[in-house]
Amino acid sequence: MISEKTISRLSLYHYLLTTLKEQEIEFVFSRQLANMANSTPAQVRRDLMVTGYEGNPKRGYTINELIVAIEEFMGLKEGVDMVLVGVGSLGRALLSYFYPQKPRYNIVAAFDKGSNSDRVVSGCRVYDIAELAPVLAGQRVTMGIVAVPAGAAQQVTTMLCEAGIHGILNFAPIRVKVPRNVYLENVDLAVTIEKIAWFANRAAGKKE
Amino acid sequence: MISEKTISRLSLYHYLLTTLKEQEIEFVFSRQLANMANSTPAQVRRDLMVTGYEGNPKRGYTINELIVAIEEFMGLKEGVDMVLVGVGSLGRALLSYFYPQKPRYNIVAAFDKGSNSDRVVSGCRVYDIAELAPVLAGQRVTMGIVAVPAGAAQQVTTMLCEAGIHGILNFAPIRVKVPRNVYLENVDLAVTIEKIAWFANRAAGKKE
DNA sequence: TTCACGCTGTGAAATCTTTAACAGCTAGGG
DNA sequence: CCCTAGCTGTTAAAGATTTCACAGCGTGAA
Ligand SMILES: NC(=O)c1ccc[n+]([C@@H]2O[C@H](COP(=O)([O-])OP(=O)(O)OC[C@H]3O[C@@H](n4cnc5c(N)ncnc54)[C@H](O)[C@@H]3O)[C@@H](O)[C@H]2O)c1
Ligand SMILES: NC(=O)c1ccc[n+]([C@@H]2O[C@H](COP(=O)([O-])OP(=O)(O)OC[C@H]3O[C@@H](n4cnc5c(N)ncnc54)[C@H](O)[C@@H]3O)[C@@H](O)[C@H]2O)c1
Repeated sequence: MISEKTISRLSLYHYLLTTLKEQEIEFVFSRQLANMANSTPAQVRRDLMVTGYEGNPKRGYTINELIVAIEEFMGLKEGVDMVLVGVGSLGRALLSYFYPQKPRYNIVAAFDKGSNSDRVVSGCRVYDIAELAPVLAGQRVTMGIVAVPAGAAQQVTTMLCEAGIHGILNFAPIRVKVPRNVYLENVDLAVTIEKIAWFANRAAGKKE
Repeated sequence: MISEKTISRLSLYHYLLTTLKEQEIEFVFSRQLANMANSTPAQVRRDLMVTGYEGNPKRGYTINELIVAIEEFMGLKEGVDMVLVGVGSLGRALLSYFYPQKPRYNIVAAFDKGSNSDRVVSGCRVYDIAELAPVLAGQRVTMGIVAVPAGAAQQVTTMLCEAGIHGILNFAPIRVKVPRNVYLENVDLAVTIEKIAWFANRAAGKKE
């Protein structure tokens, strides 16, 4: 079985490899990738095993080939189509982030309610939330981003699931319920901050 | 040893307990907390062990007392003071998120460069990045949020560390280096999205 | 007062993840 | 052509986290 952590790290390696490629570097060793990823060489090699790609003991990994291997393994060739629900301050930041610089990640439609809808924000059409099902019916979108207030999050999540979405990225600070055939990831800023605050207090004790 | 995951979950329980308290509920069982947290009763009980607080076999946990126990354990009583570097679209969303609704989390100062500085955004003064050290010298801030482009992230992270910060929340898509006495957490949206996309494809196969 | 139920706290087992160790290989130098 | 250094792939060990399972307790009912 392949773990969430391995998948996350593969995604990171993929990104790191593309930056190396931009610098016209051809080969890389596991120790170098580990260094860039704040990880260890053994971890990198173990992660890369799942892709089936094999490096060369003398040169390391051929960057071009490894990029392709990771893309094939993770299905990154086609890019990711997404919808966004909630075009408030966070939603707008996300829209401006993805458009137009990140062509691999495509927000194909956004939804809000009332007078916040029926507009175009950062190149993306904003529909009324009531149109979610009809608009999605025409698309082959796998992922939805939830950026509405906590009180509305469960409702829009359920709507997304019923519309055939299979992955949810939830920014609202509650733990929404999804059917078992939907993958859910919460990005909870309050939790993240309290965690950092806790470890920061501890880290402050260590030397250097 | 107490793990990162336990700390994250305690933070979540704390939040969930405050919402129960608002509903004037007095007691809660581990199974109910688990349900709200998308977790298991055994996990909840094990997590709560570290606080030293003990529930009652018949009533469960007394919400008021458990909230206090978690706050004492995690040092949440005083709130968290932070600084933000990078007041672009993400930085502005963060400022509007924390001010004024989240009094526990306080962005005491923000920094940007050139003409983006010397303003007030969402109630927060934005200084020029060059003033980071002098402004921080007067404060007792433990955490810094990095929301600048990837190319500037290492530089501002190093500045924060040298100014005495012990926790970094990095939104830029690179893995910055920090001294060992600084706790680092990366929130990497591209990685998160690719992970969800991968598991969404798999989840789509499962039934129900 | 006693009993039964269903919860908590926790040691032990199971599972998952990382790290260590090393055989085997490959390019380059002699 | 053979040897060496230093890498990779992979198995095994170690370490971390979650789950199981159950003794023990507190309450409400009889
Ligand atoms: N702003 C941030 O930096 C930030 C950071 C972390 C988490 N969050 C979380 O993200 C969510 C959104 O935050 P925000 O700051 O953008 O809030 P916001 O109030 O600026 O925006 C919320 C948007 O959701 C829309 N909305 C409300 N109910 C809806 C519904 N039923 N259907 C469709 N749209 C609906 C509103 O019209 C509004 O445009 C919140 O849950 C917040 O806690 C925000
Ligand atoms: N916008 C989003 O939703 C989003 C989401 C995830 C991650 N990110 C990441 O967060 C970071 C910021 O994103 P953004 O969309 O806000 O970018 P942005 O371009 O809107 O803002 C970046 C800000 O940083 C400032 N800056 C640049 N160099 C600086 C320096 N040396 N010192 C101080 N300030 C400096 C710029 O003046 C600008 O105001 C990026 O790394 C991006 O990849 C953004």
